[in-house]
Amino acid sequence: MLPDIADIGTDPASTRVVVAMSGGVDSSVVAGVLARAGFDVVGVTLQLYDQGEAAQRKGACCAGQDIYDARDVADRLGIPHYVLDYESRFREEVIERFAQSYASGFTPIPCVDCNRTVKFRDLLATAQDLGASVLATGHYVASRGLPDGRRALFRAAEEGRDQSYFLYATTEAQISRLRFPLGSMKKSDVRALAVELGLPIADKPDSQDICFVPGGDYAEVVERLRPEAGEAGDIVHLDGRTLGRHRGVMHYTIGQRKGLGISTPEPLFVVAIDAARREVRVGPREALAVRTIHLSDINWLGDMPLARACAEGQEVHVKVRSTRPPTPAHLGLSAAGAPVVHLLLGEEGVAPGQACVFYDAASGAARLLGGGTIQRAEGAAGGLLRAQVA
RNA sequence: UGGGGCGUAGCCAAGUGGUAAGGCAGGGGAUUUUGAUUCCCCCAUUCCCAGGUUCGAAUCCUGGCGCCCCAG
Repeated sequence: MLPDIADIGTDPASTRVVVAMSGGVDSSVVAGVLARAGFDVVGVTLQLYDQGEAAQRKGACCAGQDIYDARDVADRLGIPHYVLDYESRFREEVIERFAQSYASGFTPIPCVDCNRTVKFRDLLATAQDLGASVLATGHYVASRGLPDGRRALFRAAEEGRDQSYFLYATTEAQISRLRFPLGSMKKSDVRALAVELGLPIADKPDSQDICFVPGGDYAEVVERLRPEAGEAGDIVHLDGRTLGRHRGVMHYTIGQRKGLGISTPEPLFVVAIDAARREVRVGPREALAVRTIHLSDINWLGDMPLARACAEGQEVHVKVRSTRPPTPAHLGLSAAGAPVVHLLLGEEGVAPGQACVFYDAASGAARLLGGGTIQRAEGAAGGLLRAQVA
């Protein structure tokens, strides 16, 4: 399968495309194939955080060595390359929010915040300033035109690599000016292309973990910004017993089993986090079951208006985490008239702060219909937790 | 200091003469562009201590020590 670049422009030579280059294999290949096809490619790399800390680390992006890698690739391709200092806005929009979220007992997804602000708002605007018609990235997601002329995003061909979950907050206006050439490709083919293009980073490891947390110790970052998130508190069972102490709410998320340090006949899972009381509540696995999810900050990409989709109970398939297949659900309205998602089969480990992402199908190249930030989740009968407390 | 019970890993616990189950906790790895989950591996040369019986003892015997309960 080849990169999907057919709909970027009919006259490559006069079509300027900005490619967001992280220094990794994927975005490098995007730049490479576009340059080879004759487009007027401008490579841009964002410097997002202190490069000192992450300079030598494999698998990070957007700092230190990765910036040099991006520059090497651009040189190799013979395209202009700019490094933009986005450190301060990344700190405000992504890192600060990340810490604030944990301090509030939520579990943030920094990648979503980064995409919706730094990348697809700010960088996209910069791309326009540079005279580019579109911004291309190495994300594994498919972008295609709809019959009515709009564009929409679809899950990537290689399901295991699909990144649509992290892109749910991308607006229709942004989508119209974004291109994701790798959505139909397999990673192995991308790497082969990297070799074919003679790119120096062809065998660079995939990135993982949070990019601005080099050692994987995100708690250290949170505690530096929000010391209260690291204050110890009680671990309380749903039945009311206080079972132990925890090291700060930032160390926990809903559904977490490890790290509680409490020995009981059956494993315990974190079922709630009360940041105001510094309390981590735990219970049996059954207490993790969720049927209804309340969302905020919904980005809706469906065809009919969101209000109507909710009123009509539109059927969707949703992902509550990036690594699980979409599960059947339908939209609805809460008693207060706010949008909610009703899961047909239920899910476990649904943490406030995480994303609930909508699709129009369970598998295949399902279309992304948007999503929202999880604010609250209710159990099967809505009264499951209460019953176990009593 | 009469009677009864118990002492096995950090916690719980099986094992009553044949060479130390299991769960929880903990550690390591795999998976993962968030946090988790999940999966795999590791985790008592030794059964409160000291003697004894036996080819062989966590298991039987004797004596200590320590806990618990009931009676005083």
